[in-house]
Amino acid sequence: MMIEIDFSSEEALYQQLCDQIILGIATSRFSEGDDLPSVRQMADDIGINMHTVNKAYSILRQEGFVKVDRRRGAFISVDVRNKEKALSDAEKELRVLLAQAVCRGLAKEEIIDLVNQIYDEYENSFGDDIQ
Amino acid sequence: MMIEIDFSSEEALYQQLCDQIILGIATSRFSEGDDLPSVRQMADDIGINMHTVNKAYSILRQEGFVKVDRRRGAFISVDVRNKEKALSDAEKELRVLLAQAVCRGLAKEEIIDLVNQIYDEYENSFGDDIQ
DNA sequence: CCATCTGTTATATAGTATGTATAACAGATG
DNA sequence: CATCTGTTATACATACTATATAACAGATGG
Repeated sequence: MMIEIDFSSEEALYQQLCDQIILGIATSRFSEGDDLPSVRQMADDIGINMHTVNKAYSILRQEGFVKVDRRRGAFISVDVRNKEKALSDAEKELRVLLAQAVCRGLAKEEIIDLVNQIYDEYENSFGDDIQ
Repeated sequence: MMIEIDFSSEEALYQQLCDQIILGIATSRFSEGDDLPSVRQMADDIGINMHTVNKAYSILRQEGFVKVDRRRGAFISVDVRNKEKALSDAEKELRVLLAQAVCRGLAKEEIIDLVNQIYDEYENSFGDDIQ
């Protein structure tokens, strides 16, 4: 499964878990339809509490990255509808991120290069299984 | 001063204040050398506690956006050294942001356009007073 | 000299968020 | 019916957030 949790990080455990799974989807370590471990199994695997995993799964379900079937458990199912919200969410986050970048003297080209590099990295592995 | 605080937001007040000031610097509503209101004045202006403002100013000082002179108080002074850290910080944040974008079906061009648009918006007003 | 302004620190308190723990429930499976 | 799912309830400890009152050191201007 290869979920990496940093217990010395200031970021909440459930947030780290959400991010790791989303990163896993983008890089196709998880593919559409893949089952996630049960909340109890995942909790055992990474050494945290079941409820912390449950919170992460609930958020991922709410944000459209997984679905839950009572017989199988949680599985990857990405909701690609509502692109407008996705874009406006991205814009709000980008505004703060880019403001810091501008202030710290990063050139637009440096950011564009970074975006291109990361996006290519993701797109080369992602999306073959999404309709 | 025009600091906009959303009291119904889930984001911490001190974090919103930091973001607003950084956004203000990027858009040149604040310029290099400008005095910020004293912690007590700012607290009164936006209706929050002095310590919450003090925490925001301390973080901004630690992250290299303001300096503090005991006789003047806090003023804008952007530290443009350590670009490597700035770039690696931006990369880490971008990786999560772009992973979400990829999963939600946003094309690379849509993100690139957004970055270009925001960056131009910032650069057109920022930086005339930084060495 | 002194009132007044700066940031800063020390405490205290209330409310919320985070993470853990134990337990139980409903639904599906074999 | 035992066993697996997600889910919910409850309780608890800890940390974070925000507020409040107070005080201190340093600088300023009358």
